[in-house]
Amino acid sequence: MSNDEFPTERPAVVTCGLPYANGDLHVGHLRTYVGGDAFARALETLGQETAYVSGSDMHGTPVAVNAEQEGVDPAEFALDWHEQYEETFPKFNVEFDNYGHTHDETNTELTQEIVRTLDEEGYIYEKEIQVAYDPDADQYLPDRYVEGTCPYCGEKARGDECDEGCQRHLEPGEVEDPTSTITGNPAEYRKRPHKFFEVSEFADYLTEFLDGLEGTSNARNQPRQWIEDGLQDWCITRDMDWGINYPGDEDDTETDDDLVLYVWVDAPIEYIASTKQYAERVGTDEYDWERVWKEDGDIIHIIGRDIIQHHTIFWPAMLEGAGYNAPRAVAATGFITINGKGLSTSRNRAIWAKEYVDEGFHPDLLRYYLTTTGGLQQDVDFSWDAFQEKVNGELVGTVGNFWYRSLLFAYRNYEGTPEADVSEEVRERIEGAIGQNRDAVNDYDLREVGRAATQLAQFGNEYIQRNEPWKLTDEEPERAAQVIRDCVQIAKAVGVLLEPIAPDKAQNLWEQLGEDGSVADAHLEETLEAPPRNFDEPGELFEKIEDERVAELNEKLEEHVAAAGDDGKSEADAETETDDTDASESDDMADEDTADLEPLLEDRIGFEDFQDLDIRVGRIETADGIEGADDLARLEVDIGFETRQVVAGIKQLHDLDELPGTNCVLLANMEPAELFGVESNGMILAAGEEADLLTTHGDAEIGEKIK
RNA sequence: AGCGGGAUGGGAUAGCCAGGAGAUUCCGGCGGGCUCAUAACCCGCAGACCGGUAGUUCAAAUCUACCUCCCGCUACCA
Repeated sequence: MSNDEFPTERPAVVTCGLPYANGDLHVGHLRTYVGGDAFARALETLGQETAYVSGSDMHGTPVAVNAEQEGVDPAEFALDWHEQYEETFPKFNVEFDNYGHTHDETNTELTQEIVRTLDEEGYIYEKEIQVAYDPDADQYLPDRYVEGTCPYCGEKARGDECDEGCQRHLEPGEVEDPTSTITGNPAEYRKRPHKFFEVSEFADYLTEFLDGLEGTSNARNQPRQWIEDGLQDWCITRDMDWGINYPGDEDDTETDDDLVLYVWVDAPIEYIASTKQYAERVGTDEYDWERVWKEDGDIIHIIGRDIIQHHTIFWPAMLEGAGYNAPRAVAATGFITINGKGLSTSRNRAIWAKEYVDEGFHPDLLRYYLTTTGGLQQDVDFSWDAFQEKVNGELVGTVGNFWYRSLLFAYRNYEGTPEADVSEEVRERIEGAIGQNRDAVNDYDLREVGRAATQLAQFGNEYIQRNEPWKLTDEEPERAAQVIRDCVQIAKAVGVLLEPIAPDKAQNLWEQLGEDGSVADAHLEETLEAPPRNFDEPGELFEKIEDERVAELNEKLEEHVAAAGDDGKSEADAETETDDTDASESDDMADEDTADLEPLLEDRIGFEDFQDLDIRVGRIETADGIEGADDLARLEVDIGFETRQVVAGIKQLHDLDELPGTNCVLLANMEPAELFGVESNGMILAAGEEADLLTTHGDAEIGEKIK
């Protein structure tokens, strides 16, 4: 690793965390991919040789589970999403040099090769561990196929992490009281040999690695804590079919013995595989992937902050162990909030990629918003109001206006670039912007990259105002030509500097100036070279967003958040997990009538299943809100035999004072759960989003069973 | 509860990591200018005791400790 400034003499690769092939892309994803794209473009503008790669993450249990639910093959399921992503990114001018996926041949081979190397180097050992097994389904239960109790905090947890409690990553076999998510039955633990990667061996190496790591500070600091707490060896195999086979285990025909690599092993290797695919396509003379990954290239990872651990602990350890080059930088982006509240796919509180495209907005507007609204590491709020303000104020008012007035003036009076030299003042100002841009790139600061451009445009506006060329054309034509010459140069410079963020708009300007080729290929020095002598009449490059439009958009957003409500899903997992239903929800979110109602379930259940539900008439004795929770109330409900404490999400929807004395309907044999530290022993039935409380019509006795 | 981020003029933000003239930019407000330009653009004014307390220091928004309050992720499923 080296701390030479960009541009370096070496090839660089910029990668983005792989999107998990399991759901629609939204503005939160886009932030990372636009960020990576803009950064890669900015490096190229500096003159840095750069490849920008990523790919879809196809493996893992969520894909397997969701594919199974839909009754399709996991490969088919994941590939569908993969293709959708491939089509979506270009719509946002996110142009990967290569976009592959983890299930392709390149990645499969490379993954096995790297694991084999790690094995040969002695970093992998086999150990028997207890693996959850479902006797009914006759299969082992990796990761999210199993639920249970967290051994550290006692909360309910998934097989791979304590998602509700302490957030710890759980290794296979750690979860207590395992139950199968396939059948719901208790699972048993069986001994199985699994492979472990000796991450613990790399503690010293990783500490040193982090000292030199560039990027955002959270990526550097967060893992230090983990290292201090002591690194655990990492179980890198799983008992399932879907995934890349453990090397040497390929020919296994016995279904019982399927051992595939854990998804987090092959996922980052896709960075290398994708780079390799790119190099093979353009020729290794053009781009030497092996130099980048095995020798001295500059490797830059752009990721979401939720996967810092994988990129600063597991991944560099794997690279080091397998004899590969270490990353130079890990830049972890913050999250996106919507109107100040957390983005939630399950509640449809999101701006979907497709939705933005359908609204007909130019991609560069969103790119500008996402890259310049907050620092890379900061969480950024998205609202249509702020979007409008930024577009109208900065892009239309400052940049677009300056471009248009300069070129139009130049066209009308000189039919292009006036014949004069750029003034000393303007030359220096542009050089200042170049420096600002270079520093910004070296700080991984995209917002500052944007500011270098917009502030230069602002200077242009000041400059033209101050010199009033419209007053000079008659009296001092030479002076007027000089001023406009300067403005045209500034306009061009702004275009080159803005290209990483608004590539399409910059290209439009480029063409208006009569330049050949692509502005994307222009380096910073171009900012000081004269545009062609003649160009045509320019047009306006940015349009204002009207207030009515914003009002409409706000309304739509509110509607679809309300339509999704809280009901649609019970396992409301964030981001990628259970997005299968979200996909359809977002498609018809604007529909009227029955769109608001949950569709009827196709599956019928038998009477016996119904008998399993012990539903009782109860009477609410007390009701009070739970502090810190928006909706939850703690109720005490008399069900004849006893009084149960129940937590219900009805706090805001009912006047709690009126509830005591009311009859209610309670599912008595519901598994107890703890919500906000309060135990809930049963479940109150209520209808819909408004949680309209179910009660009895007549004089049913307290404790009577509902049949 | 765990982890992370934040608290700076009316709103939104920069600065803090490498302490030093009472502090950035954008929006908004007020006043003025210009008319080449998408009622754009330019200039000026008002407005902040930089969350609280205690330290370190000649000097703190910037470092340390404690506190309060926000926000995000996961749980507000019932």
